[in-house]
Amino acid sequence: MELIITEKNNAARRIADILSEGGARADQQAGVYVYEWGGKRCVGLSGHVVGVDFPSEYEDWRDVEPRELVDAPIVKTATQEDIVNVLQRLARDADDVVIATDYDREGELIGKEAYELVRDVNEDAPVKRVRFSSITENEVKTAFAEPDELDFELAAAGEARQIIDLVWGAALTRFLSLSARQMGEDFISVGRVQSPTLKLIVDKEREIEAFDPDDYWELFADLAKDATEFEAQYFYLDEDDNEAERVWDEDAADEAFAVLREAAEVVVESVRRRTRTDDPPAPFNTTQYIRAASSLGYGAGRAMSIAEDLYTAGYITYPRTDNTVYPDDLDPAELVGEFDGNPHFSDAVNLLRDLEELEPTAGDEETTDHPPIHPTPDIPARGDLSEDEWEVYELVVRRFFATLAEPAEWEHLRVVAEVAGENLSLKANGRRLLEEGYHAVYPYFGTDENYVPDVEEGEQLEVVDARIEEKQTQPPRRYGQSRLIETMESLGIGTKSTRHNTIEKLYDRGYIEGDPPRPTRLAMAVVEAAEQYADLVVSEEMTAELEEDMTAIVEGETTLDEVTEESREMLGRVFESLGESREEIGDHLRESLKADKTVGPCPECGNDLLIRRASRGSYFVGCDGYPDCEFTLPLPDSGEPIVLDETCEEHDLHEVKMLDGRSTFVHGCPLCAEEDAGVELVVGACPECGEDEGGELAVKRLRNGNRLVGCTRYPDCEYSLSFPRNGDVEATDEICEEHDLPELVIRDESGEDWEFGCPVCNYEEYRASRGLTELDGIGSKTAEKLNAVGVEDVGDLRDADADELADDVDGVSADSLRDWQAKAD
DNA sequence: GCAAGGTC
Repeated sequence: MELIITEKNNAARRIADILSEGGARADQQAGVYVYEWGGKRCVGLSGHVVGVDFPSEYEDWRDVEPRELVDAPIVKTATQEDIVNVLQRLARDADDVVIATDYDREGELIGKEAYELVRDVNEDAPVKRVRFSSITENEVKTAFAEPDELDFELAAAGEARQIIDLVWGAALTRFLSLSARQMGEDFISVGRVQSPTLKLIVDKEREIEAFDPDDYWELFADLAKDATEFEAQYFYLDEDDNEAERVWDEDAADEAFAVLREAAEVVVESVRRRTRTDDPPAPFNTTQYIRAASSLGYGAGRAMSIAEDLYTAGYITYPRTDNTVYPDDLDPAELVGEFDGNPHFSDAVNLLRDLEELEPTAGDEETTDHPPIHPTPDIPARGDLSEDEWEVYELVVRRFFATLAEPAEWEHLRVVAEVAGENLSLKANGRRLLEEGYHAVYPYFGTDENYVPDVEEGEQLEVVDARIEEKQTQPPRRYGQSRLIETMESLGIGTKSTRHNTIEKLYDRGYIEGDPPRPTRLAMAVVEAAEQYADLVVSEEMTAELEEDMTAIVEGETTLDEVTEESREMLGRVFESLGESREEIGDHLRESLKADKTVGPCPECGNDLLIRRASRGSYFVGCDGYPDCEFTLPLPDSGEPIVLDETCEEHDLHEVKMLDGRSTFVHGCPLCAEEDAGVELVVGACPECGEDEGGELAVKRLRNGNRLVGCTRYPDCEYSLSFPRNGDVEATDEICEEHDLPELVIRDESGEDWEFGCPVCNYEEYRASRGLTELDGIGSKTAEKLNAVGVEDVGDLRDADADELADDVDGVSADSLRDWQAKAD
């Protein structure tokens, strides 16, 4: 029995199909597909099925000094146990084994991992390696006809990367997290790829912060030939004889404008016509695909997830590839022919069919991993895909068509004119599309024309209008996600499969916010700490040096052990300098974490107002002086708040923005938002200040759309109750005896009435009925124990005697019960 | 609770 091992199930199925001429039978073992035919079995892994880690005695962050990780042993453990088990069961019966993982470095390592799992249970069976760049009949059959050997050096290079990434990443991550006492889900991470990526963003922010704008002026004129007008711009030659449009001196600008405004006519000095060829784009690799999808409005993660779905459904080729050159096996004419008669692409197919030959473009990057992304002959119907999927599918199809289409041709027309007798020149640049070329099948690039009429040298043109515009130089632009991914690729950091995940990781860690991403104070502090003590880990040099070492391993010039040992020594030296500064680094990180959450001074007590998280997951603004100061302000129910740089002049508080996907909006100064509340209905006297100050209780609509019942004397009186967001409110004649307030009715959109009752009673009932697990600090296990002794909701907990209850419930102290009771109040 | 790299 021969066992064939591939990197993923999809590849296993297709290879089995090719080698068996369609005769393979699929069978599932423990959820793992195995394909079997004529004495052969084929199984797909799921990428790496084993991973490197530290032995379990290094697990506890508090027990182990981070520097101990530098020289800690490394173990390999199964991360996909089902697959490992099935693989080893099959390997026992195998007479020979063929490794058919992807044709790149990581594929070689995955292949070697499979080899070791096989050897654990079968010492004798010969193990071969086959390599192919695309799963086509021709390539696969050729590869299997002449199998090769595993490249252990290449796999060792990959292992060196794994070990160095783990040791540096884990040791430094633990060090920073412990120094700032940020444990649990809020740990502070660093790594060879994420940290240089973060530094790109931080460096750009530093440039923006340091940017000092300059004023300049630009002059424009509308010129007319006969009845047609076009715009021309003033220019001059600077001291280096370069053409310049920006005038940096106001007097000089005014002087030029005075001349231009008085001029009735200009004389054409020169006319230059040029045609320019606009070549069709190269085939899609992952990065260029992400870039194109981003111009359609898809973020990098979303673009990859859609591509993954289209790939899994069989409509496009593998979406993770570096390659921009189609393989020889691809017959473009045949693939175009598959789209013949398809109503969505008939324009493009007809156009391509008229060409004499279909010679595809090729990009600079030619690799062995996978073909560039292109459609397969399996074409979906419009109804098979969602809106988004279809938009992306069409992009991939049209990109494929574009790589086969003709170049476009533009005519550029440049006209220079002068004001007679004055040293003042104007220029106009026109462009006109002569040949549409590939744009006809690929409408994603702009083809805007700029019309400038035919004029001749010496011709006089009327000056219809003259304008001067005052402008300022702009700070550099932030990286958008796709430009960040392109930059990472050009610096060699991350891989085609991971770059978009790395960006998501930076969001998850609280390092960046918004789109385009902006760094938080925490991110600034992490990068600063790393720059000072572990410069290598925030530099793209770490990857560059690692790549050199890996190449040396492949060439046999050095070994895995030498490379990892040297790297450990280097990290050891980093820890020597870190040791003394632990407190200082921790303080700086903690200050920055707090700065990210600080809204401004509390109007009650002057302490900082902070963004805080309520026990139910929503956010609010609360005072750092709590519990001495209980001042709070509400925030909208949904989304993640971020503190903006802009402050409110009246209250000196930062504005807050709520990030909630497409419904992201600026909430503004939280105190203004509260004061701007519109009164929908006055209910009665405020229970808190009504008697003394005459405050009234009202249903108020806040600027963020939420509603509450609060005192009209706010902010002098802060009495407030939560209230449903939707529905018209009316007061009834029924009066609550306890609170002397009318019972309310809420009418929702469907016209249904909801007898809400007295707002105070309703709120108290609601508070009491909340589940125990909704209180911060009560887990489901503890809640179960409390339920068992009759404490079922927050109200029960509030009314209980903490000491008695502590005696009744195992493992819960009276102190923590009192904490929870305070929260319940 | 750690990295980066596969894959889903």
